[in-house]
Amino acid sequence: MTLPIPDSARTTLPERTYERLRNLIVRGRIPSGARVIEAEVALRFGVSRTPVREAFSRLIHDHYLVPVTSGKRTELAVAPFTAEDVRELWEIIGSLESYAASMTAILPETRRIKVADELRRINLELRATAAEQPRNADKLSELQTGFHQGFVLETAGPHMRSIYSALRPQVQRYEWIYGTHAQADYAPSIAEHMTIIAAIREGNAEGARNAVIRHWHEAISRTSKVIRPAPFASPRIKPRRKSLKGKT
Amino acid sequence: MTLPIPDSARTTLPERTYERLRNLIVRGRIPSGARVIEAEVALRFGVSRTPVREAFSRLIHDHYLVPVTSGKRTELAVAPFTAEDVRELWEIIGSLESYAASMTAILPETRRIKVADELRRINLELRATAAEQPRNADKLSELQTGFHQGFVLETAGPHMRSIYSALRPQVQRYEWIYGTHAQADYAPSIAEHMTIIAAIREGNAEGARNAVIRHWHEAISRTSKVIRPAPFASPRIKPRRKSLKGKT
DNA sequence: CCATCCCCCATTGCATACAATGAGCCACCG
DNA sequence: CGGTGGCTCATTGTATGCAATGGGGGATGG
Repeated sequence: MTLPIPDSARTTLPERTYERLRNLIVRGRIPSGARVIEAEVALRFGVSRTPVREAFSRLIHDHYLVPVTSGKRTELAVAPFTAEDVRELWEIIGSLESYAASMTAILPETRRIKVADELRRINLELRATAAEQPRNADKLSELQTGFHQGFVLETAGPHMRSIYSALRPQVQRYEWIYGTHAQADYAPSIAEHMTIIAAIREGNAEGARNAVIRHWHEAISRTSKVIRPAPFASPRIKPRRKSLKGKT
Repeated sequence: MTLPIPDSARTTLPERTYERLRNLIVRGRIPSGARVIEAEVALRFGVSRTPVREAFSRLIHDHYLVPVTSGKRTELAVAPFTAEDVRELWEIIGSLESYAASMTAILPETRRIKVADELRRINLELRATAAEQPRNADKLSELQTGFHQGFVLETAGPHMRSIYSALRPQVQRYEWIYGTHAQADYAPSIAEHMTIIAAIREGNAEGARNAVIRHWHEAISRTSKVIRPAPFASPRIKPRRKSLKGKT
């Protein structure tokens, strides 16, 4: 059952499976609330259940999947969108990013400028993409992730990297859904980005920290507005027979 | 091969395996640098390789185990102690805890007082335990963890909980090794704890935040001092035949 | 026509089997 | 006596097998 591709990557199969699945979830290809079944994914991805199981375990740990049934057997479903999640995630990522931003702002000037230029480029592309109709939610959420990674990963060590890269796509998932809403407005966010860029360029650590904190606080209210009040409050996940549908 | 204990827990086997292994690592029972082998652990724990493998995957993700061999086969060893790790981990946990402390400090008064009393109790027990000779590194590191969890988990949501509970034992591991050093001094740490307690009791959010940040910054230099300059810099992990030894 | 109960099977949890790989070791050669 | 090549086995990566469980649908009775 191995793919005819002789050596698809240097990364391990569970790792790739995790990322493929996470991508499908983040980009809404497997919708919030959908049940997810080991054997089904294994079949679709052309691997055995073993690596899928390992991927599931990480997805649960990172809160992309949630156990659903009350019984002792744990059925799995894609995590719902909730306003509490937004509040908590945004606060956590705000704490981490504000620290990272202040560290980036005290880098030597040449590097700071380079980072600032790159951030500016991404921010302009974000502005252009936000103006397109119809909106490209995939691209928008990726650019936003790119912007934030742009200054976080700059000074991150291994621990920060792994925490951040588990957390950031979770945020991206909300950004994706935000992008699918007609009333989504990107102007305030883009303006806040510019403040962050300016502080980093000037080497103003305290300013960068505060700009990032403010950005995330503003984002909480913007994002919460587009979360359905009672999100996917199906008291019970229905579909026993169907769940996955999209493509890779 | 299942243990005679009929129903050892409601948690899954991989989960329990993860925690057992993590405990052995945190408490130095499997020493830094030791190789760790699936089949061996499976045998010792009386389970198959499958749950062990899943546990390993999480331990790698959380940086308790590190891949060692350069080849494509990934051999695993217990992560070494390094000064860079201390710096990074302490900064991250400082960011998260300082936020948590400020949240705890704005709880309603009755709850704040309850938390403060509990923290005070733990801190006093810590002082007593630090005075014992010989020092009980297990108990010391557990009390320290208890103190910090005492205010973090008080206001933590699910995301904070899972990040924190993956991170905190990593710190505890360093605290354990700190406790085994003769020159370890707990007085400054205990004093800093008192400052934190006072701020929480008074409902002083900004004070709590700052006290926690200061505490972690002080802790960086204290802890770094007892890390061997070049920790376990064996250029290559030797033992091919032996690795685990301790007991559960 | 609707409620109830029971059986079947979808699905999970864990164990085992099998294939691939590369590290150490030994024999052989210079 | 030291280097080198190949063999072997320890160990990992992936697949498959097997038992347990409990949800849902259909048969049965009201």
